[in-house]
Amino acid sequence: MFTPVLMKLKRSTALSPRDELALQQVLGRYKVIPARQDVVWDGDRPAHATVLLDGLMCRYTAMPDGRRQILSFLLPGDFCDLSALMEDRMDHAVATLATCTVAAVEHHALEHVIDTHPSIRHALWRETLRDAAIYRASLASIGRRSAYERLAHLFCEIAVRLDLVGMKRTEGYVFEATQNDIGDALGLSVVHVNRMLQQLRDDQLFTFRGSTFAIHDWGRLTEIAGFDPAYLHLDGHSSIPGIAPAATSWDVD
Amino acid sequence: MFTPVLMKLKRSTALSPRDELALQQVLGRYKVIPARQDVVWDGDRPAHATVLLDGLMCRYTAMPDGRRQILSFLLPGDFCDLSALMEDRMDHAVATLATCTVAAVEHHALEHVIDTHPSIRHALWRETLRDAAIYRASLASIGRRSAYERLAHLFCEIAVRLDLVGMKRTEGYVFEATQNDIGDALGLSVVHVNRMLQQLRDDQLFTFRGSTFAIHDWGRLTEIAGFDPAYLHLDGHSSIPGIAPAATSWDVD
DNA sequence: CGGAGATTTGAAGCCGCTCAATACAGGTGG
DNA sequence: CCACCTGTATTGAGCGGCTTCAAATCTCCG
Repeated sequence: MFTPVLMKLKRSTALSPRDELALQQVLGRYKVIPARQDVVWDGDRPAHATVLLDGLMCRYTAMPDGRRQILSFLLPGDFCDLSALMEDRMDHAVATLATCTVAAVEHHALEHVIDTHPSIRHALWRETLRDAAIYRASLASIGRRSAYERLAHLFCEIAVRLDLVGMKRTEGYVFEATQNDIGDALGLSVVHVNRMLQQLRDDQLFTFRGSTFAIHDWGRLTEIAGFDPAYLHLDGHSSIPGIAPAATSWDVD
Repeated sequence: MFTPVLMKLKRSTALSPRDELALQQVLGRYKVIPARQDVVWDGDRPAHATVLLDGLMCRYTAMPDGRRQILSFLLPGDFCDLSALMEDRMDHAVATLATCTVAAVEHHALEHVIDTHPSIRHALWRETLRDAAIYRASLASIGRRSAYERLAHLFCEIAVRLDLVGMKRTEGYVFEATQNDIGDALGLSVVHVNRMLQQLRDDQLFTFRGSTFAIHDWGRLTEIAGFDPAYLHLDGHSSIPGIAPAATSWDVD
């Protein structure tokens, strides 16, 4: 159940069996949350940290007039509100997009683990840094890329991140966001997202349909997207050959 | 010389005199760097951290075809490359926009201070979180706001951040970015930035001219921008009365 | 079978871009 | 001290990417 979290943390930081055990203990129990529901609110002062184990969530900010900006998608293994451990209040909200399984960790428990396990602290700090790197990548995308390119880039990123936690299926990747959600993430209207997705499909780059997508031409897709996975800092321990996440079907374990 | 750094860190975390001393010692010497020069490169593995003491810098990513996205502006007191302490390589570059004064800290020295001074570690972690919060705010701006609103928001943010480190002058704020830079930060063309700046001036909101700006109507500006400074987490110790950084000589009609 | 949400399609319009030229400012050398 | 030069700001005109509005089709599920 907690494998995605461990897989992800261990990629950036070597964890001893003792560290792993401490994490598993503190993660403890998990629960299921229905789709389309807020998990953390803007202005909140959470008393516990939430980790996504399965499903899809997003960080977002809502503007007074109803406009919504999705700041990032959260995949299995991601922390929803790690920042609240250090900062007083949340400055954005987090919501489920699909049915999700999450674990909660009381702040005081997590703080204790952090104080007694330096490598866990290191790993969590790196998590927050990786979040920032993802924001930077989105910023570059929204700021300087066309709608077509933005979509290409988003799907590259999601593919690599899903691979990272072993969530790739032979048929493709599960990504239960609506075209509306994607628009809100990329600063586009639903209508235009729809048209560009069709074009990407026609161009044989990838097909997104019914909350799953399959990539057809990884090389050309990354080129169009200007996708360089360096910002995801995959080079921890294990090896991702060059850029391609697809190519082989590396099964985990 | 190091006051901006201390001012900023102390706002988020209480530092003992011992902590302050340790920081001052490790910051040590400083130097001046001319404008428009790269300080940290994309792909770099810096051996030291750089702190901006005076001037203006930016983080940016350059796309293969020459497009540039400025990810954030760095003001006095900001760290250029704190993330490199934990992560192997930089995934973006940092450059000066104006003549800058910087201090450099060897990584091993900084790591030692971090290990022996928990509150400094805390303060630095919070710094990286604040960076992330600024990215999120930009993301919302670029993704969902009009050019006019984006400019309003940017100048709100810069004003507050400059206030925070005591860099406000009676005539206004020094902000030595060109309209081109601003365009690259907001995902706009120079031409359009120029036109919108004129409109903001005509609307009596603020005037940006010759690398300085003055805000004329803070209330209306924040409203148009949808600016809520919560994401800057100002509520550490000292006081910024409500929202207004200004409240000075500026005539509101 | 009906209904709600998601996707798709069409048409019209605007925000912001590109191209291009002019005005302006600061710094340099003669 | 002025002529020059380079980078920045400004203005105009035309165009296109993406939006908005609106309606039809599709999909899933109770």
